[in-house]
Order: sequence, then C-alpha cells, then structure tokens
Amino acid sequence: MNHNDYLSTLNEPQREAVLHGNGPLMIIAGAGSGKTRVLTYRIARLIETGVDPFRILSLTFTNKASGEMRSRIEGAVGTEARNIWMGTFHSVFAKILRIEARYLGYTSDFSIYDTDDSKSLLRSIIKEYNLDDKVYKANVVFNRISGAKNRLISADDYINNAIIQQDDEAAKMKEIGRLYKTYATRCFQANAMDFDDLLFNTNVLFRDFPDVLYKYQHKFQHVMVDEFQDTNVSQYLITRKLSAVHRNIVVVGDDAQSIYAFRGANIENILNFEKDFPDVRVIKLEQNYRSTSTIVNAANSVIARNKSQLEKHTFTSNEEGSLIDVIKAGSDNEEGRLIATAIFEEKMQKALRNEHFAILYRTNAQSRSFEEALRKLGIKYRIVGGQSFYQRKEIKDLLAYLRFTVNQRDEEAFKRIINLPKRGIGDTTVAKIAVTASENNVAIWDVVANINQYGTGRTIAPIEGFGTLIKSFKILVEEGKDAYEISSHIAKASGILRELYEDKTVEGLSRYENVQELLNGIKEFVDSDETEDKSLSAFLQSVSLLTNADEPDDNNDHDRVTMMTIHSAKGLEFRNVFIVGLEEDLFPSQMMLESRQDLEEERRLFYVAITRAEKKLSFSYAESRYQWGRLKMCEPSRFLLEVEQKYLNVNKMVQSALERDTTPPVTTFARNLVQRKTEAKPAVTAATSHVPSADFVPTDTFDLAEGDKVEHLKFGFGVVTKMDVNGTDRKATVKFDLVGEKTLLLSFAKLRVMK
DNA sequence: CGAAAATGCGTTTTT
DNA sequence: CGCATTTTCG
Repeated sequence: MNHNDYLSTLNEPQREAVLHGNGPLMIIAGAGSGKTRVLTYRIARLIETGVDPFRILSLTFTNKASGEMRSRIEGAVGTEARNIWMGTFHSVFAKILRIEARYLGYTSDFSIYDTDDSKSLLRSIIKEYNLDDKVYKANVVFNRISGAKNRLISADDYINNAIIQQDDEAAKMKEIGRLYKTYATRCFQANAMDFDDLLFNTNVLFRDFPDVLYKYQHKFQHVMVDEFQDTNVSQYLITRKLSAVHRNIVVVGDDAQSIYAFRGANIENILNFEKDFPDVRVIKLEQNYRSTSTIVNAANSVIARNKSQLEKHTFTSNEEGSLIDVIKAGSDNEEGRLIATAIFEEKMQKALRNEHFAILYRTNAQSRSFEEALRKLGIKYRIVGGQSFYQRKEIKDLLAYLRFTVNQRDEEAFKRIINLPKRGIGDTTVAKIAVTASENNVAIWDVVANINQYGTGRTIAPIEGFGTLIKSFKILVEEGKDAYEISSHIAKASGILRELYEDKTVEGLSRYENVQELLNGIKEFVDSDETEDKSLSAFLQSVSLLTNADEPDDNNDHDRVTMMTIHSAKGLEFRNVFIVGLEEDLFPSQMMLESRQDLEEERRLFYVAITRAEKKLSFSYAESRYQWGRLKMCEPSRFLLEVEQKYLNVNKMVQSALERDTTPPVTTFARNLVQRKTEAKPAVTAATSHVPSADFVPTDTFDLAEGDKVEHLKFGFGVVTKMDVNGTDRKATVKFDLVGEKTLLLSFAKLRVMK
C-alpha cells in the first residue's frame, strides 16, 4: 500500500502521530479515536522507510490484540511483519528470559506457575511453617507478594522495610516476609517463575547484567507500548531502560480508561513519562469515530465526575442515535429474559446478527442468567473469560505431565501428577520422598528416579513405575520429537486418556473431548508455519501466557452474542451493548467501596463499558438477586444517576415493571425461596418439572400448525388450537396452561415452538 | 491408601 | 447454593 493512500484517511493529529519521526512520543487516545489504526500505520510506515522489523518492539495488552495488529501490518507491508517483536509484556519478556535464563540461574525450560500453582505452593509453605491458615490465607499472602513484586520489592527488601513490616504486624501477619522469602526460594528451586516474576526477573536481568541490557537496548530501535495507562512500575521501568539508547519510544494510553490499578497499574506512569522524557511530544486523539453522539456524551458526563484526569475533550461528529434504554427487572433471571428478548427483537427488527451484540457485566458470576435465557431463545452466545479452557482440571493435568517432562524440578506439576491416575502414592509417601530428598540433599526427582537406592518399603514399585514413565517421556524430548508427537504419546501412556475414556458420564465425555481438543491445539501449534520452535517447552511457554481473551476462535462460528466482564471488553467494540447488573454494591463493587474511598476506578470502568457501544446502548438492573442460595434485595446503582439523564430512556423501565408477570412479585418469590430452604423441595419443582425435556426451538418462520406445543415468554406453555392464515398475517389461537385461551398475532419474539 | 462425609468459603476485575 | 479442601472411616 502506498503511504498516501492511508494517510489521506487520517485526521490531522492521527497523521502527525503516524509521521512522527524519532524521539519520545505520547499519544493520549480517547475511546474509539482510531488508535489501533494509528499504531498499525505507524509501524507499517517504519518498515516501509527501512526499519528492520526485528528491531521493532511493540507491547500490547492481549495476545489477540497483537495478533490482529500483526496481521493488519502484514496486509500493508507483507510477511516481513512477522518478524516484529510483538506481544504482551509477559510473553515478550518470557521469551527474552528464556534466551537469557542462565544469567539468573534458571534453565531455558523454566516452568511458568499460574495463579493456582502459586497459591497451592503458598498453602504448602504456610502449612510447613505451622501457621494458622485462617490468618494466613493463601489468597491474601499471594496478593501481598504480588504487590511487592510489582513494585520491585524483593523478599529481602520486604523483610527489611520498616513500613511494610509495620503494616503486616498491624494486620497480624508479620510472617509474610518469611513466606515471601521461602516462596521465592522454592520457585527458584523448582526452576519456575510466576507471572510477576516474568517482569521482576526481567528487571533484575537488566539491572545486574549490563551486557544483556546493552544488547537489547541496541537491538530495539523503536519501542511501542499500547494501553500505557495499565502498565505498572515494573513494566514501565523495563521499557524505559530498553529505550534509553535510541529514545524512540511511543506510548499510547488513555487515563480515562485506566482500570487495572488493583494489579499495580499506575496512572502516574503517564506523569513520570513526561518527567523522564522532558522532550516528549504529546498528541491527543480526541475525535471519536465509533459511537453515536448520545453514547459519547453520556460517557463524558460520567467521567467528568472524576477529579484526577488529564485535560482532554473527546467529541464526535457522528449522528445522535437513540437514547440509552434503562431496563428494570424484578430478579436476575428476569433480567436475563428481558435482555435476551430485547436482543431477539432488535435482531429481527434491524436484521442484525448475533455478533453485533455484547452483554457486559462486572463479575463473571453474572453470566448464568443470560446464558439460560439466550439458550431458551436459541440465540448462540460465547463467553469470554470465566473458567477458561486452560483452567479445567483435565487440561491442567495433562499440562502438568508435559511440564514435568520438560522440567523435573517443577514442584507443583509433580504434586499434581504423582498420583494421577491413582497409582497408590498418597500424601504420606510423597512427604517421605521429600524428606529423603532433603536428608540426602538431592532433588525430589533424583529420589524418584533412583528409588531403589533410597528405597523403603512396598511403595517402591509404583514410584519406580512413575520414574520409568517420566524417563521414557524424557527420551522423546531428547530425540527432538515435536510437541505434538510427545504430548499425544504422553496423553496415552500416562493413562489420562484411558481414565477419561472409561468415564462414561456426560462430564467424563466432555473432559475426554477437552483433552482431545488440547491435543488438536498442540497439533495446530506445531503445524503452523509461524511457529519456529516446535519443541514441547516452546509450546508450554506459549500456552501458559494466553490471556482469557485469547481463547481459540471456535470453528468459524463467529456469529454469537458475546458475554464478558467489562475488564475483558477493553479494546473491543460492538454495535449494541448491554451493561447489566447496574446495582449498588455490584457495580460499583462493594469491595471497591470498602477498600478505597474514591469511586474513580469504578467510574472509569463504567466509562470503558459505555464506550464499547457503536449504535445502541442499554442499561439494566435487577431488584433482587439470587446469591449463594439466598435472595438479596438490590438497589439501582448510583451510576444510573451519574449519567446525564437526558440521554436515558426510562420508558422501558416502567413498561417492564408493568409487564413483570413472568416472575412472581418479589415478596412471593422470596417466600418460595425461604420455603425451599426449610421444607425439602416443595411446589416450586412442580412448575419446573413441567418443562418438557425435548428442547423448544425458536421459530422465525411462523410455521405453526394446530396441535403444536409452544412456549410464550409471558403466558407459559400451551397448545395451538386454531390457525388463521391470511396472506402474510398469521393468527394463532393458543390454549395456555396458565391463562387459558389467547389469540395471538404472531409476535414470534415471545413465542417458541416445540419441534 | 482411597472413598465418603463433613466442613467452609466465596464474587471484583487479570497477566 | 456449589465447589474445594479437609477430616473421618473402612
């Protein structure tokens, strides 16, 4: 593509950003202001003007974002784009650490501990120290350690820091420093890094080994950081060091969209940047091309309440668009039904596809009621995040085998697989092995591999069997077999596949399929011509850093309603967006209100959610919510009042309150639930058992006939007694169980037919 | 040692 | 309530 072709499509500040030559640049890019285009064009242009792609480092927020950007650049400049160093902070620096591992005393096969591994390791350490695990909760301890690492505080720093120690003592957890120290040692002994270590150790690497720093400083001629507002100190320091020589650093961010302070992101990075690079040029992208003016203005009216923000005026010249609907529901289930119906109707009226819709919520747990309602209407959906594929037990089990095959020091992987499938090696035996190992001052694997030398009693046989098994896997690695050959062999030889295959329950079947799917994924990884290193350890590295937005795009089946948390929605856009669960204590979240005085981050989160919508936005809230088996009464969120009211359409609110006859009034609803708790399982089940097991399917063909069974959203189940067809008009008379005979002009949005 | 029973905790958000 | 971890018992 010729420069001028794309340059002519840009506005003035966008063009300036693309054409900016050398030296530091900060782009403050409002939501929907075309920042991805700017970044893409800028990189394409660098390559066209002769910069070697190998010398461009581009850090993005998700692997998906980087993949998309890479393919767009590829479209402009060709396959050269593949050579750009592009990815998340974690993946790029894991790659560098892998190359330079020996400087830090790791091998390049180091394991990456996910949060579960970390917490499980902490749990064992807490236990070993005989600390009360009700005081020292793995979760809390982990968060403390993680916070410290993100501020580049090592275990020793932590112990020697008077202020931190005071804090911990006040919280009655003065042992955290010791736990941190042991945790770090154990990770190191296991040849493992957790997520935070990937950044922490990169800092250590660059701090302690100037030669290595020198190499990368000179290598990367251009450094680009997307979503700069969400970087933490550790990340910022890395980029600052890397760009210290060439000083070609471009950061792109929007302080109004900073939503990761809880994991150490620091808006002050934006201010520090101006201090560290006094000659920085600042370009503001303020025109929104994404959303209607109603949406842009509503979003601005929300964020205007925040005190701390950079001066910026976002505007749009797009059409006004429709008002924001506010939908009130009696319960979380009704909220699900109302949204699902709204999607159905909007889809039909405007001839839209499923993929035009997104439902955004504050917490993953809210997805349930929407899933059920959408499924009932036969609307396809996908859930981003939540329990991801890679967190499933069977997947983690196989991955643990793979990890242990590559790295026998991986303590967490060992614990997972030593008795899986059951081979008669229980906790006591494992503890014995650990004791033997430390008595003889050797690694656990050494004991397992040579159990005959250390041998005790009758548990020798299974241990030896396990050792032989792993040894046979190791041989495959040494022979240089690729990741797929090795993993498919391990899946079979370990007995994991067999065990799942023999489990004939529904869950067992789906687990078996999941393992197969993982194997398919590995095959794809190996077969892809973009994969240079096809080894098992390369695969493991790539897989452990997948973001929850990186789930495999299912079989070309894109046309689905997307459901996800607002956090996951960052960087995405949808024609129609529903922001649901707008209730006080849920959004804004109670925890946020407790732990911090100000609501600013929650408000920014709301801002992010609003600005995902292109044409049409809806809010919803429920008056009651089923939580932990109890009914909780909810109040509308203060955020509903923080949006300038002239952008809201509250008609639907009244309407839905009037129509709310699918759900009993809240009082009876509550009573039913109470009854259900005390008396075994009464009447309520009668109503549910009425649901036929064969699935109802939605119809958009009106092909009703006498005798068909139908379900109407308001009136419940019924049978068609009479059909009147008059040209294109169809009238059905239906006898409903609940309300008797009704004549319907077919409003198919509310009617489903049983096949 | 492993299966069954009892306990207990959780819902912020994610790399 | 539902899942995960811990305790109990055969």
